Amino acid sequence: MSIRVLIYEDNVTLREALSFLIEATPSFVLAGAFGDTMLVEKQVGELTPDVVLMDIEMPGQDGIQAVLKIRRQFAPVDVLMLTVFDDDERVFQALSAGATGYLLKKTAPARIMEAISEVYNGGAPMSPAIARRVLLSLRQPAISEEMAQLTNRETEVLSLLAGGLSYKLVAVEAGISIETVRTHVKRIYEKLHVHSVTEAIARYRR
Amino acid sequence: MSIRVLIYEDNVTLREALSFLIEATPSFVLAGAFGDTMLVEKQVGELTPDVVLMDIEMPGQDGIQAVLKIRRQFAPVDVLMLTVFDDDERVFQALSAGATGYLLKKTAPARIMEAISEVYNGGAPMSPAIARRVLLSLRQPAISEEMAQLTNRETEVLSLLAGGLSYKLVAVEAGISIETVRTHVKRIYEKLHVHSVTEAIARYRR
DNA sequence: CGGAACATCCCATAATCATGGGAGTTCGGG
DNA sequence: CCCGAACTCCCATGATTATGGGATGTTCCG
Repeated sequence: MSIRVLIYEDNVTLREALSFLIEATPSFVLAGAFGDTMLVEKQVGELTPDVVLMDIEMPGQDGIQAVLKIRRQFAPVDVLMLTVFDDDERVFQALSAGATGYLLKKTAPARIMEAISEVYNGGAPMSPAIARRVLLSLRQPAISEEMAQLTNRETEVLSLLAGGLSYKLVAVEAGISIETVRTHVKRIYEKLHVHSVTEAIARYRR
Repeated sequence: MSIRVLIYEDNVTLREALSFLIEATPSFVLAGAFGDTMLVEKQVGELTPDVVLMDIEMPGQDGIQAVLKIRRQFAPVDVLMLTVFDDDERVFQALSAGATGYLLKKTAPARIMEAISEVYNGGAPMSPAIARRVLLSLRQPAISEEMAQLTNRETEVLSLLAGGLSYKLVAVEAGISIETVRTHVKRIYEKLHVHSVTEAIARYRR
């Protein structure tokens, strides 16, 4: 079964080159190729691509907005970004928006075709630098100084409060009296230098 | 300048094979090789590796804990995980803990050496499936149905409350009366079906 | 025009939370 | 064995929130 590819690229030369490549490769089918993303929702809906090649830098509405739209309406469709710049802030934004990988435009044609297959088969091609960047954003921030001061029980109480529970429910959940909850909360306030649950939670989540 | 590599791998055969490979490669230096992570902090501190190869499955304390310790104390040291299973939940945990990539044990020796270089040079080698998984976790969750019901003002008020502000301060910040804040909060409660600020915030952050 | 949605403000009562003080238990060092 | 840290429980007073009313003005749209 061949992979249906849809192209968004404003540069005519590149668009035609990519189209030609897709058409020349047996396992691919060109679903379409456009120079802007104005009608992206309609086009994706009608042309039913498996993979969309999307230039990040596009006239008018940019590629990132288009990715958001596609992912909102056609979740199973994968989007592969095309860009001239490596390690660009926009690339990261695109990935956050739901792109499944990205390619530099200078990438060798053979590698581009390979990346399309990779995406279709559940992969996520991207450069080493971007991969590292993505991992960085994944890191669980270390427990802050402030939070480290809290005892186990205090942390548990704060966590339950952050979950939206009232003192009463925290007491039930932790298996202690509501008075004890009060006491823990008092200590938490002292240690974090705050004066309300919401303030304490705001600290906790940071 | 050669790359100092430290190995943690409980399987003796594999450990020795890896050690041999490292020593046989000109651009690498073997800083050490151990069968458990009991003294990982001391060892990393003294042996000053550039890259640590860490088996995920380890006797006693597992590799993920070790990664956390290393990243806490020796941030610049990169950790490359070794595992027999692909697309494992633990791999993902390891990456969250701060690992910089991972390799399957069945990976060809040449590729392992390559990955170490890649890590050292700012990359993050990982399998296509894991890369996809990481991207998934990166996605900004679409605004939920519930939150979409809130008007701009209501959302603003909720956001300020989530920041830890009291009604009084929210009023100041939003430039409205405290009575108006009350009214907005009432509407928010009705729409989200909650009965307290903390509950509303818990919904908001999800 | 006449709702409908949004934003603004006020009031009163009940429920919770904030703060300060007091006190008993357990447990692991010094 | 005593101390401190952590956890537990109780009470009282004042501050803040929760909930249910009612009210005015704007904007947008059929």
